[in-house]
Amino acid sequence: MRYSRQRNIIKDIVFSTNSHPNADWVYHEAKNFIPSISLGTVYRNLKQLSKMGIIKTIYDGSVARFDWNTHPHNHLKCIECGRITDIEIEKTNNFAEKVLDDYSFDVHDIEVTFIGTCLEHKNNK
Amino acid sequence: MRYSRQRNIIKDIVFSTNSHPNADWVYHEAKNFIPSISLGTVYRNLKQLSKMGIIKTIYDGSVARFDWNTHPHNHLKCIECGRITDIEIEKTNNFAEKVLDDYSFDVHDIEVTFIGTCLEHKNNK
DNA sequence: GTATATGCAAACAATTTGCACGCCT
DNA sequence: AGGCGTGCAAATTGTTTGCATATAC
Repeated sequence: MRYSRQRNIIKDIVFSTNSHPNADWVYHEAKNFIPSISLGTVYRNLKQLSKMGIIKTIYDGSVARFDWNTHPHNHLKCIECGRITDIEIEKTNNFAEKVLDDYSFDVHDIEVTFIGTCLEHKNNK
Repeated sequence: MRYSRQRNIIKDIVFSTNSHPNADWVYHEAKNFIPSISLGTVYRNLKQLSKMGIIKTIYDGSVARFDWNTHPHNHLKCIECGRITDIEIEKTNNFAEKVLDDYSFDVHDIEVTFIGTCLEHKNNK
């Protein structure tokens, strides 16, 4: 993969936040650095970075979001604000064994999303 | 909610399969019963049935799929064939308690998707 | 120099919506 | 009769792609 300034900036933007941004947000941020950058370029590079395992694509309903954290971890999603927060669940791994035993299914990855209400929005009710 | 033949048929179709169909598949099935039915009607009714808790919407990447099983259960998704299979994980529930304690997050629902390779596709390699 | 990356715009896929008409209640 | 539901087509949204040009190496 050849160097490109736009890809480098896109990567830096994703690495700069914990907010699991979508392509459009990354695009607007990238414009601060390269005003002429196009949305197509952003999509192409996010996909490419994801394919190379440098970032990770997570799906939030029907929109793709991007996460610099490629290590196994899970997410809390607030139905009030839509915010997605990282969460560590130790020992998610013994699930994989159990699933292999019970279903003969080779688990490569587990996506867990907890859907509910975050502290802030519980209090604001 | 007023009765409609199209909604009734759409509901029956979703209830007739374990394959987690998308809107388009439901549309083509529904045409067998009401040839003049429109895709818009299918989308409207799937959404409505989902909102009323009669069926459940699950997201598979960027496409919505529909599940008659509204009880808490999880899914295996094969990266080879894309098939989504139901899976029972007993005691997923103590996650909810733990998350409440550690993150002050009220868990309403947990979506777990195991991504990997199913038996059939392990053998075919 | 050659292949990969870009910007732009058009194409796409999934889904939603406005409108005039039809059918439950 | 009144209003919700429908079919149709156009509109929207998120994403991908073809093409000519620009840039990395």
